[in-house]
Amino acid sequence: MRPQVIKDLFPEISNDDELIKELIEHCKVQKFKKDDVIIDYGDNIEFVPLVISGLLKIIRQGEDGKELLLYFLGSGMSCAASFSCCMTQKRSEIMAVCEEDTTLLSVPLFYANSWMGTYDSWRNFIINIYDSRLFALIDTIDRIAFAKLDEKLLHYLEDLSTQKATDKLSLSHLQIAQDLNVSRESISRLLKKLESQKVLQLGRNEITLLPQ
DNA sequence: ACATTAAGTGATT
DNA sequence: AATCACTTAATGT
Repeated sequence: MRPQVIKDLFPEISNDDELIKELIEHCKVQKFKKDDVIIDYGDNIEFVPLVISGLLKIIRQGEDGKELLLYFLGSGMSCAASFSCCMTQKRSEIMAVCEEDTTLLSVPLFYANSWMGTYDSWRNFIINIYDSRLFALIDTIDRIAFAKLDEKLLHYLEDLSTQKATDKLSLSHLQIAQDLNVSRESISRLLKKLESQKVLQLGRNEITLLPQ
């Protein structure tokens, strides 16, 4: 891992050469494939993942097996929930799944913790991560509580498209339905409607967002 | 060719 | 909007 890669992705700590040296020295680069489960429900977290490239999906799962999308984690981001787990020694309340092939920089719990005291830049970085994730969470709560399904669906697709940086999304209607916690049929019907409105184009396992 | 999975649809609640 | 039942279409083996 080259220092410059870290500097580019995490501007908050880019001036702290000392910290970056430590990051490279003590942290592991890990590569994952699409659909790999990085953190499972109930796991003990022993590292904090910094996303170098790719995309993670953070999901909350209910007892009945239903899942709910909390937010996406793109490159330059990190999972606030994993910090919580580290700090409080609790088991994971969430699940992290690779939405595409993903590279992580894994910060061992010990260092993530002790750097909070030794590096201002690290502490600020963590606080920023918390802030951004909390904001993302409030945003999704708003949508779950107040938005109509068609708005949720559109936002979901647009969000995913921005995060992945493509207009061509490879996913099934079932996937979307599970992320949004609704039935597959309603998604299919809504997508059909959006297609006729020329908002998008449907294919098998593929949705293409059309420029408006 | 057959099985499996994805998607479309109408009816019912 | 959910569930069900069923059809059609695409894909995998």
